[in-house]
Amino acid sequence: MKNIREIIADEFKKIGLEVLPADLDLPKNLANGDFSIFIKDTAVDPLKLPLEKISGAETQSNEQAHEYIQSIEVAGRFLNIRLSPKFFADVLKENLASGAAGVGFGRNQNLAGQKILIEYTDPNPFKELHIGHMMSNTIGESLSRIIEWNGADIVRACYQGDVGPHIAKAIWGIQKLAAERPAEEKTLAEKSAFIGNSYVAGSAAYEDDSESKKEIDVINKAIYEKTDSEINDLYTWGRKVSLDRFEEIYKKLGTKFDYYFFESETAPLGLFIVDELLGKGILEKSDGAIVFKGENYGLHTRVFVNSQGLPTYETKELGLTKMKFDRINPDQSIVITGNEQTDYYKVIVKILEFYDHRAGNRTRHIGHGMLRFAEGKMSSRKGNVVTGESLIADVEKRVAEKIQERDFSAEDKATIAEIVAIAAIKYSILKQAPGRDIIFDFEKSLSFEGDSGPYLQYTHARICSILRKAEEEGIVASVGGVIEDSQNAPNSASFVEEPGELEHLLIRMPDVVERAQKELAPQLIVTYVTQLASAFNSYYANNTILCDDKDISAYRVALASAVKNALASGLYLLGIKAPQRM
RNA sequence: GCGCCCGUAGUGAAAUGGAUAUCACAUCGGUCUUCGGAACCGCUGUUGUGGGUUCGAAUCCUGCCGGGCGCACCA
Repeated sequence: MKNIREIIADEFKKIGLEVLPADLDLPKNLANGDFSIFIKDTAVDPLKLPLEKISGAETQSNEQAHEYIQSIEVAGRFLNIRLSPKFFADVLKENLASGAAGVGFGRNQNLAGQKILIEYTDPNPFKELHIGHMMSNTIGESLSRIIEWNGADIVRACYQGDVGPHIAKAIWGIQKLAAERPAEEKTLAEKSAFIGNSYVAGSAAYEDDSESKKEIDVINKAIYEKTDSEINDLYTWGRKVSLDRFEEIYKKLGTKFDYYFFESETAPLGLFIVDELLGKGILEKSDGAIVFKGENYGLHTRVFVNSQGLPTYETKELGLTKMKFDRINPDQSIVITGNEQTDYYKVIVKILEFYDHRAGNRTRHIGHGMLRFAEGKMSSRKGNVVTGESLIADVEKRVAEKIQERDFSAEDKATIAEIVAIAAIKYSILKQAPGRDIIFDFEKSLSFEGDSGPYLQYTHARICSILRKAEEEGIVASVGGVIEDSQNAPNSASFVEEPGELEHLLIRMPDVVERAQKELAPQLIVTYVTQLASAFNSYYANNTILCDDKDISAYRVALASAVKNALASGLYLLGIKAPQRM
């Protein structure tokens, strides 16, 4: 089916009004039609436009009536366009034919042929994955899926700090707390929690006790030089435990990375680049360090190699970028991190423009907000962080309480608790623009009611239940509820029921998917899907879907099925699973 | 001090420069013999503040007030 925006724009062109497909607005209020145009050109009098030539509304015969444009109203300088029953029927048919299990409604091919690399989550081995990483993961995964649905090939990457002072602190802690170390047969969760605690202990000791600080500095050097076999063994063990544990969590969250990058690989490459940039005079020596004087460009000065000759994160970033472009060569490279790194990335992009113009132009940073608690700021060094897994576990517990009376097996209950908990968490992250902070209140932020992930899942499960019953009763979904009215209006059609709010909302999904990609805005999907679910629940309360009239029932089943597909598609784009039962 | 970001009902949020600023929670009231009540219906209540640009501003510019983040050897 041709894009409806282009169809409408073409029709307006025929009557001499230049309209770009993108000029068509989706009115906030459905009462103002399916699309609207504001006539900016004051030389054009909307009342004098021969609109009837498009809609055929005022001609004697309906020969000229457009198959998809029902009517065009003039309201001030707005033109409000209503689409025809045939259009709604065709979109419903398209929806019902969309991908496997109904997931795929709203996809387009706008970015076909493009390869887009997206780096997110980025936790560090030897530290626990905390809520900040979950935010990055949730936003990154959702954006990945949204971009994929606009036709691009997505390459998911995760960058992890497997070298640096934090590891020396953790290893120092592991040695001191050796008595508490879980046996090898214990779970990864227990072992990684132990390593996390060791890091907290080491980090505290580093700040509070000068003797411990010296010991940790020695360990740090030993890690770099690989001179101590005991430390080497602890490093290998701890790195593997952390990475394996992260993998378990990614699986739970629904992310599968294509590439993993490590600081241990990027540092040497970065140093090589620093040398080159130093030779070109882009970087310079200052107080024994190698720096970039960002002030010349309205940016900050950043250190690339410290006065001890060790590479900083900046240098590693240059190495990382080179690896990304050498190995993957993306058309666009997106990095998602916390907002606090926004200025830092401006410096990196500026340097990339000097080093590799292509990489500089194609690299884009997206900052996400912080999760703040009413109680105060969290810090992984102090150990007052909420880890990703403890948050998931707490929410799962609450879901489990809610479903304990249900007639599900223990195994099903556990699965449901997990997917509902993750839905609640992800929804609360994605419902707002990515850059904004979330003031997190455990009781309030993770609602299961209204405006929430579980509300969407519930609506989906409820429709699935209706569809199961429809199947038992032998009711087959049919948009054939649309009767071609060949006698009175050859190009028209009439519904068994007039298209209502649900139909009007359903046809917007492709637009929402497109805009969410252009603006990198998952919250647009959230708002849309919530509105759709709400409209369905309202419809459900007022209409019996499995009713006595065969034609009406068949149509309502088709409509419910289409809503289910749209919900499942929207939830997929948010990285949330859509259960059949819950 | 300099730079960047933010300020929308009691609370948390949404809104491509467009129409009567939307949604949820909370409050108060109602629905409940049919398909799943994690539901539905109704009530109350909002663009920090002063200017400016525009036919039109929550949105763009600007002064002030309030908050967050960043500003050389952490990542």
